Amino acid sequence: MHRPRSPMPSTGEQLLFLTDDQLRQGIELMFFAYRGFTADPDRILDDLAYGRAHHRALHFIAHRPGLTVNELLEILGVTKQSLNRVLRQLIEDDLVASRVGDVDRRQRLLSLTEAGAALEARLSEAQRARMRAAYSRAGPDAVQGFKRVLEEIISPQMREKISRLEEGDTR
Amino acid sequence: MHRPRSPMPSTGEQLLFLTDDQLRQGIELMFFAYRGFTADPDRILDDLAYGRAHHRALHFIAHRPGLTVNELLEILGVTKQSLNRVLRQLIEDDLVASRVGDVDRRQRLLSLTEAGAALEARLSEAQRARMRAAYSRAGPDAVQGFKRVLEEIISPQMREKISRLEEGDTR
DNA sequence: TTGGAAAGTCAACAAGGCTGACATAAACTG
DNA sequence: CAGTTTATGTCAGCCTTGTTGACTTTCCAA
Repeated sequence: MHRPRSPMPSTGEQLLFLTDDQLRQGIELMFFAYRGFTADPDRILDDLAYGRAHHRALHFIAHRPGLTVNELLEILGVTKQSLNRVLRQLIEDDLVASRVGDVDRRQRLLSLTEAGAALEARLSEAQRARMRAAYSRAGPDAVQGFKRVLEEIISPQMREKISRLEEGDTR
Repeated sequence: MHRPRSPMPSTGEQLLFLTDDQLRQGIELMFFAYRGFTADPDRILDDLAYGRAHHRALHFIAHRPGLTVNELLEILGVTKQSLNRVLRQLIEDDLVASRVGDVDRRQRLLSLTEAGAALEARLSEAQRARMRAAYSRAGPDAVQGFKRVLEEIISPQMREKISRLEEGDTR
């Protein structure tokens, strides 16, 4: 079913989704959704001695085993001192393994231990469950739009950094 | 155009957007996008003596003038002690006005002063600019999907709370 | 062999969460 | 009217997670 082209001027009706009110709605949705997004893993972490920072580290180590401390630093966007505190705990608790780099022996290559993988899976599954439910209620087309807009919100420099890491580019 | 049924089990091909890998992509997008989402106002706040917590308070007071401390508490999902610290600064600095409720004189009705509205507008515009750019690059259909999925991610109790406040329902 | 990069560590600090305890005023209720 | 509940504010102390600055150790590469 095709609607006839609008009689409004070109900057009119098609751009109603760009009004300040529409933008404000999106902003508030981001705020509330991010809270929901982190709520389930946060509840699990509360019982253990860990916080959201530990979850983030576990998450990215899980899916990029062998990444260096520096790469993780760039992904997380925190200082090495801040990450170090979290990482030290995870290594002490035998959730993360740190081995000397084989090409560059200054580097530390991070990976999860069995226990680390188990905790990560538990946290991840809690988070995925909510996303899975949201995705299936919203449907594939909505999900595509969701991802499209999120990608556009990310800073270009960050997007570059991400794709560099995904390609395994070791510049 | 009908493709013949996939040789996969019935839950197969239509649900590819629900695979763990697709979900993980969405999760990482949420993480990176949220950072982009807050980056611009954060930069402005850095120069002033304020943080993200002040921005959030200003934002919700701006668009719901006359809301009570309790309502703001529920929206933000923090303790009154935490909010109070932020609110006290904003009131001292004459960015937020607090007047005694007319119906219930125990309540404090919050609103922005001229200076508060000016700062809020500055922060808000920085954030909207990024959202506006993302929206226009992604297009209206993507934006609709974006909002749809975000709504689904929010916890039902939170959704209820929000719509109660939007209706001005004073239960 | 030496300069510099990568990594780790220590110290000090700040923002912004939290809990618990308590005070005050106003509203509600029996 | 007395007693209770509600809304708000405040004090004190704690935790997590971020920051900067200074310094050391390791070790690659010119």
